[in-house]
Amino acid sequence: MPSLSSGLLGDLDPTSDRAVFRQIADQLREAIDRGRFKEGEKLPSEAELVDHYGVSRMTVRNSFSVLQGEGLVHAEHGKGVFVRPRPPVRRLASDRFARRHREQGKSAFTVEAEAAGSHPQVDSLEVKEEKASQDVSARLGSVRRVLARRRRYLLDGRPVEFATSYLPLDIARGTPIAEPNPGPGGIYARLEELGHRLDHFEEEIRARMPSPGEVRTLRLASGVPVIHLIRTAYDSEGRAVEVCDTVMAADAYVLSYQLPAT
Amino acid sequence: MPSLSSGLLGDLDPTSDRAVFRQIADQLREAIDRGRFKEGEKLPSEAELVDHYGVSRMTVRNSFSVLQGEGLVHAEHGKGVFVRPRPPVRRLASDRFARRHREQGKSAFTVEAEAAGSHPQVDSLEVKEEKASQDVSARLGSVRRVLARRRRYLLDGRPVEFATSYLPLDIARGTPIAEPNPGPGGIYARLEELGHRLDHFEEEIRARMPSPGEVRTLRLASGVPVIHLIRTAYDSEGRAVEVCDTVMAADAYVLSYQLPAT
DNA sequence: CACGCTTACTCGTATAGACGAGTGGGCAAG
DNA sequence: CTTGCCCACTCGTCTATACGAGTAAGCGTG
Repeated sequence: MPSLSSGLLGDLDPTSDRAVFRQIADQLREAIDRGRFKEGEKLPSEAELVDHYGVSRMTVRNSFSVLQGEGLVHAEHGKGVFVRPRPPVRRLASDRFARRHREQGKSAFTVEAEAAGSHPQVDSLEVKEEKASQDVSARLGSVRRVLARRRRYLLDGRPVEFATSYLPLDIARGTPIAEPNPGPGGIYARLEELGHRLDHFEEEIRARMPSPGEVRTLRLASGVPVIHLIRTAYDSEGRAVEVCDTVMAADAYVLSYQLPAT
Repeated sequence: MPSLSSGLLGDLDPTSDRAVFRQIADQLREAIDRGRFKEGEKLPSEAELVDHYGVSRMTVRNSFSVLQGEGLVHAEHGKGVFVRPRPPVRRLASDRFARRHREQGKSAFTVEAEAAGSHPQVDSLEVKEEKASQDVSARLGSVRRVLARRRRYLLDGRPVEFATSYLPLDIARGTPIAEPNPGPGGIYARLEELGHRLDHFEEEIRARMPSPGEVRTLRLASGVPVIHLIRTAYDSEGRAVEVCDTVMAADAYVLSYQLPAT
């Protein structure tokens, strides 16, 4: 095994007032940034770093936890600590709901993912009527109950997005929208067939750390935030006809918007 | 001092295979969610929790570090651990660069913040020519050097955003754009005066954990991600005339976009 | 009254040790 | 050769202890 003294990592500065575990984290971070440890590569084990720096194990673990919080590394029980690989990113363009993209039988997610050479998958579909949350009710214009469509999207087996659509019952009940599979073009195509010509969307974007439940459903590594997107669809009469609440693994997405300068 | 046995926190389940520090974190998280501990309020001290649960201090600290990673609490040396208050949020609407908002003498940031009753502030302004990064060069169409305008925005004394604008030298050099204060309406007004009629913007949005440098300049609490926004401005001839790279404290922003359904 | 010191309480850093549990390779038995 | 066990190595959890350093309030001194 190659010794750590081979130069990858330096020494501690005992005169520095920077905490030892921070100095170690700094050195590891720099080594990662410089590409000395590449994506997916294993870092030195805790024991090796204990030997190299002459500190206690908890100190080394403390360093790792700093880097984990930054989303730089992740630990695997029984294997080691690894540089977190940057997954393929899904680009969401602002024209992704344009009518011209609504022709095919497959969902936008599926089409786009296959074009990018990934294996898409949709699961945990749940469609049911329920009480509207205060926020959803406000966005939809004071409706009491709604149809909720929940689904999770996976890319190459990895969950990347969890979304729930809420629709007023007077629009959705008894229509294909209330079916698990709403048919080609998705619920937006069905809405237009039902006479609700879509006029525009409004999207609100936040970023935050995930709740424990979100960590579970999206199988998030520590140090990965989520993008929380809330889209409201309005028809040509100005009525809100759908609210879609989406939580995305932030490391899997880039959102892209085109804005007029007028 | 009120005893912790007053019911705020429960007991541990020794039969559970959930780690003790996770159980403690769960109980604290639930108490926070239920509002038993309010925003800004102090949680029980480490010593109190040690007594209450009968565990060692490191175990309690481990619980706190979980909650810190979730952005729920923050520790203050010598004082205690507090529920992290949700700061006032700045809303960025997609029409914020419309020409009609470009009339006044003050910057959009200043106008908007004062309207919201906050005290805005802009500092660390740096304007200089420099070598374009590979990414900026690609976005601007293979320029070698650029004018960089760096500034930091504060709201009520708290840094919330750090932005750098990059402009091709052939456009910006020797113009008011190269001055620390470009004048009323900002650099977009100057660009239009110089004959570059703005046509549209493209914005790319990512979310991630901050680098150590970003933690410093934005004075970020741990567990707060950043929103990374890269805007490219195009003139009516289709030329990219500015790239603006912005890093925002995610807990201080909601981005809002209006999309046509066409 | 005002100032400065002491003191108690807070979290921060670090050590040393123990046991548990997941992983994977090697080796021995069948 | 295959199967299954063992073992070495990995990280996960927890304890107990020690000292440092920031904070705030009280108390005594001038």
